[in-house]
Amino acid sequence: MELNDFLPYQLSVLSLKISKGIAEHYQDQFGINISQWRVLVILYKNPDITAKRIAQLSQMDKVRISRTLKSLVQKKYLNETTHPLDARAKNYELNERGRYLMRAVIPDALRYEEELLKKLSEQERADLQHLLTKFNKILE
Amino acid sequence: MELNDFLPYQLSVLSLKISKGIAEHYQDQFGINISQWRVLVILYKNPDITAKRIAQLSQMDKVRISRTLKSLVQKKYLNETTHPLDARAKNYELNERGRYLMRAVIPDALRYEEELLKKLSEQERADLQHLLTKFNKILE
DNA sequence: TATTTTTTGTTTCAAATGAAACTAAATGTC
DNA sequence: GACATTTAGTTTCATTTGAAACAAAAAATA
Repeated sequence: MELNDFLPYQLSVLSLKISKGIAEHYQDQFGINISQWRVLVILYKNPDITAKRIAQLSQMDKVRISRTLKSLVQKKYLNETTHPLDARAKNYELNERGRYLMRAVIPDALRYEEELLKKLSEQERADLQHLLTKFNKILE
Repeated sequence: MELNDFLPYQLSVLSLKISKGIAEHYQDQFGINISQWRVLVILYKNPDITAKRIAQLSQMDKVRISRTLKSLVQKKYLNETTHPLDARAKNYELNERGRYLMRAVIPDALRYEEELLKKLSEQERADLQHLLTKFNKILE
């Protein structure tokens, strides 16, 4: 058995390589880590949502989300308001500073992705998307 | 921008899902974690090698390898001998207990992989392998 | 040969992680 | 309404992680 051929291993190495590249880049350019980046994107698309909803959308651990939100509030990228119908929960949304950050980060992220994808043919890109969708189905 | 469509994100989620499944399984069935499993496979294919060589083959961090080897020696799966030509290094190899473990684990790993792959068509499997190879080339 | 530089591997330390316990509020049940 | 259960989010704690500093040996250079 070759470890190098073992699918889970290959995927792990690939994903780590790509994530590491992004992580360093975002840390350097914008001072945000992967967790913060993920939560920011979700808030960009979903204004005024709770930590619970972010957990559903991101599949991240709730402890991690709690801490990430706290850090983003401290960095003054988010407004935090108590949920009108549930006193346990808080609503979060990007403030002007947060939106400003995202207007800088998103094109950068898309460029990074494009940089990766442009090295694939049209056919390969289609295959990749098909496989990712299929795996998501397979793994529930 | 949809986070869900973002390639690095998709890959990360997929890889974590698959790795988590394996990790739990190996921990339960054999009491070994992912790091230990990777090092064991490498030693299975490459008897009598040093930590440095394992680092090259696995792409894992050297601190992690150092600790993993220590734990595997403690669990009595490996023989550790001082390198004949380099007093800084040690050679590692599976001992009988280690080989016995691997004879149990490897079929199990292959079954897990097969379980995943059999849900793909012949074409999809080929596409997957092609893409993984291609990505490896792209990312050096 | 002596001295500097590089290499191999380990240890230290601080940060990240997540399971489990917890608080507080909402919901369900009687 | 009173009590039990569930839910949202936080804190605690023990573990994992890897960067940086380190020790010891090998290799390079003088």
